[in-house]
Amino acid sequence: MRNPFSKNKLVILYGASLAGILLLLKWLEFRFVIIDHAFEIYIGAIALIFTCLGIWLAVKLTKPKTNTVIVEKEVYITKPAAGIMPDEKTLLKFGISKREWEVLALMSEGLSNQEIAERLFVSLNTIKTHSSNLFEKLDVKRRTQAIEKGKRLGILA
Amino acid sequence: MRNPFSKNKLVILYGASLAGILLLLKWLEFRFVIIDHAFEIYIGAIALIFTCLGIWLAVKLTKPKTNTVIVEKEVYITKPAAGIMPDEKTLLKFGISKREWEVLALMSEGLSNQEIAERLFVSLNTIKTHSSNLFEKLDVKRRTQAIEKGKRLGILA
DNA sequence: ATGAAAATCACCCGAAAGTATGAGCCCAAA
DNA sequence: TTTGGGCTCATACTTTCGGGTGATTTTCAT
Repeated sequence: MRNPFSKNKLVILYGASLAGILLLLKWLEFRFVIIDHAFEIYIGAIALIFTCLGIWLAVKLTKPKTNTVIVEKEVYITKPAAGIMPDEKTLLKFGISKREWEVLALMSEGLSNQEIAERLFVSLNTIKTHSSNLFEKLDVKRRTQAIEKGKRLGILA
Repeated sequence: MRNPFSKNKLVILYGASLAGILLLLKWLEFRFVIIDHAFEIYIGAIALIFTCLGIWLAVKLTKPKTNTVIVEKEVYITKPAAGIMPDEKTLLKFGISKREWEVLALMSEGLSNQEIAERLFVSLNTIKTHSSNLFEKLDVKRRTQAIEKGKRLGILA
């Protein structure tokens, strides 16, 4: 991904929690060791805690899960063209960033801001910011105008 | 979700494994209890095992979310046909009226509903009605989708 | 390492878009 | 003449867009 650090953070956090919990439990050991069956309770607690920890870890690490449920019928294809390549020069000329172009591209496919946000794994507000900046750079007022201009400029399929 | 049973199965399985592992560990307890620091190792093992268990559980429970079903049908290839003339057949097929097509065409140029209304000398509400009907006929939810579909269908330049 | 650009997110608010429903007018076909 | 479709318009309501502002975090090049 583009943020190896956040993963490291998770690992570090995991290690820290592990150490912390072990310490806590070690401490608890001296307090409840006198209770009958304390050992079993102890083990159970650890099992529970670490099971939860595992679940949490898994969820965190597999977050960018692609839940693609596509159910559609008629598909219309205009051209086999693999026109995913934007016109670099034009993008530079207008100062349009990669992310902004991605947003524009998804806009041109008719997605709402919310849908674009989900597609790109960012928040709705972020998409709004990107689109605002994009509109300013393209000197347009609406997404439909942006799409129209984008096509004319050759930065959209 | 739609399969509460498989979840119950998993829960039961989880409980069973938990019990089993506890038994195993209890048994191991008698074997290695003599070793120094056996307790810490013991705890560590449990932590590790249950962390893995948690991860496994989480993965199992969240896995059946990615079912990709792609169904493609009829493929329409639009002709670079010139112009202003809409594809009559397609319009008929979708039951799109002349007025609705005009609205769609102006939409695709990036005009707002208000601007379209002024251009066609009708009220804003009329344009809204037209566009709503149009969206229903095209089976879309937004003007951007309508534009996109219109182009694919060859009823837009 | 440090500073600029990019990317991220939040909150507010007004404008535009879209939905739902009902209604009147005109015209052509049944 | 009745009926249906297209066109017009309205009111009321919800949702989405877009502008403005400010902030933090990443990224990247110097």
